[in-house]
Amino acid sequence: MSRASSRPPSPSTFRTFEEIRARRRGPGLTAEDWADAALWSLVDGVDALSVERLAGKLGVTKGSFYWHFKGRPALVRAALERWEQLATQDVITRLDALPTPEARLRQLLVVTFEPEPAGRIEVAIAAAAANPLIQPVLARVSRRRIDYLVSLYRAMGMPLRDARAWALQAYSTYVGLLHLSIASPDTLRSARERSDYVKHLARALMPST
Amino acid sequence: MSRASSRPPSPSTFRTFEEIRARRRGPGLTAEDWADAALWSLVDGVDALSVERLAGKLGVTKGSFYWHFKGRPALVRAALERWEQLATQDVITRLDALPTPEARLRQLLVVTFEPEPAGRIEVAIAAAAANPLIQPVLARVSRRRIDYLVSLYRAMGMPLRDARAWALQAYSTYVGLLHLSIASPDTLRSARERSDYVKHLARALMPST
DNA sequence: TCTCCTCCATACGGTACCGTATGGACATGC
DNA sequence: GCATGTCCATACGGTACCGTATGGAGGAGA
Repeated sequence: MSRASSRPPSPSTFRTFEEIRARRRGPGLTAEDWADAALWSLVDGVDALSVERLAGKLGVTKGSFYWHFKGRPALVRAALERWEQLATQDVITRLDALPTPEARLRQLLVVTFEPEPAGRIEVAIAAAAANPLIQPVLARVSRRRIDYLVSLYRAMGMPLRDARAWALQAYSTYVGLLHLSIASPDTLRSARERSDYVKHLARALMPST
Repeated sequence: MSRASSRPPSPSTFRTFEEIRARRRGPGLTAEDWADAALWSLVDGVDALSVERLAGKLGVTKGSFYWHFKGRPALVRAALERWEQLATQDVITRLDALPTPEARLRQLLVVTFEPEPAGRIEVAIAAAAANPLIQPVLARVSRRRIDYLVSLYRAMGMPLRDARAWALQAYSTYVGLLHLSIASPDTLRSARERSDYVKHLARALMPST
């Protein structure tokens, strides 16, 4: 059924449908192509991810899908695996290239509070937290991120209790802003307004400065 | 088709299925009964709201539903209307009974950061923000809440710019914690841990003290 | 009792899915 | 040229919905 792919390694960012379809001109699709496409489709909600619609968007039929995957749950799992990697390890690895914890935290706040299209995926995943496929992944991602934040605050000389509280607050604020930018895009409509607010947050969430 | 109800006024809190079904022993169901039941079912996602399933939970069939409502979108609208009322005006009215803005903000923070089952509804609604039925309601609710927070911070003597930033931060933090308690219930597992964190937030979000 | 009106059950057609079965196009090795 | 494996199209049965059509039970009024 499945096969060993002999493709160049997958890029470490989100791929659009066009990129996937462009790549298709060559041989056929990869299981990874399907997973990436599925990841994008999670934006509309986990339940809204339809094999046949996805096949349509990729320009093929279900026949392709059921050759690469055992069924729909396997596709969801693959997409979530991909998201987990992009949403945790990839970010952390990039941050660890910076020299000091202060620089990492600052960079994290700036990067993380910039508008990103991937945010919608995150909200959709969170909404399906009750789903047994989602729950463990979401728990791992949240924990991983918070632990990393705690380690940053601790490395800045904060005792564990305070570091935990600040990390939670920083993470909550991030998730909340994500939500807000989706729920009420008008609230932070101008770029200036948004950057003002991000500056405010950087002050409020960086107790050292 | 529809009719003028001659029932006692609806309670201003969320009703469970049992309460609705208990009330049913009497005449038949009300459109409002359906709306309340639908509101609870939004927990599983807006798209997962099924007329036939809901009918089953209420102990009737679709025949009942299509007598009270024109179709599924009308039911979603009715449920959202109910949620909008409960999520904004009802809270604000209760808070306005308190004497000072400080007391209101403090009470709001405490109440709002306590675990509430209605939070799942909120996350589900936010996830469907792209839905044209949801989007305007969600935007109104967010705006209403933030405006109220701004008014509280302003009443505490803060200039508008600062008040806006603090209100946004407070609201983001609230939404984020909501999310977090669903995404990773283990993070704040013990009541002590949770109350410690809420105290931290109360300090961090009440700049006056 | 006869007749409306209210509220709901039942039955039906239509759609969008999932998953399986099967065959076929195309390359590759022999 | 022929067989084999890869990748996908097509066709099918099954399920869960939505919305409509229709009839029927039960009370209210004349």
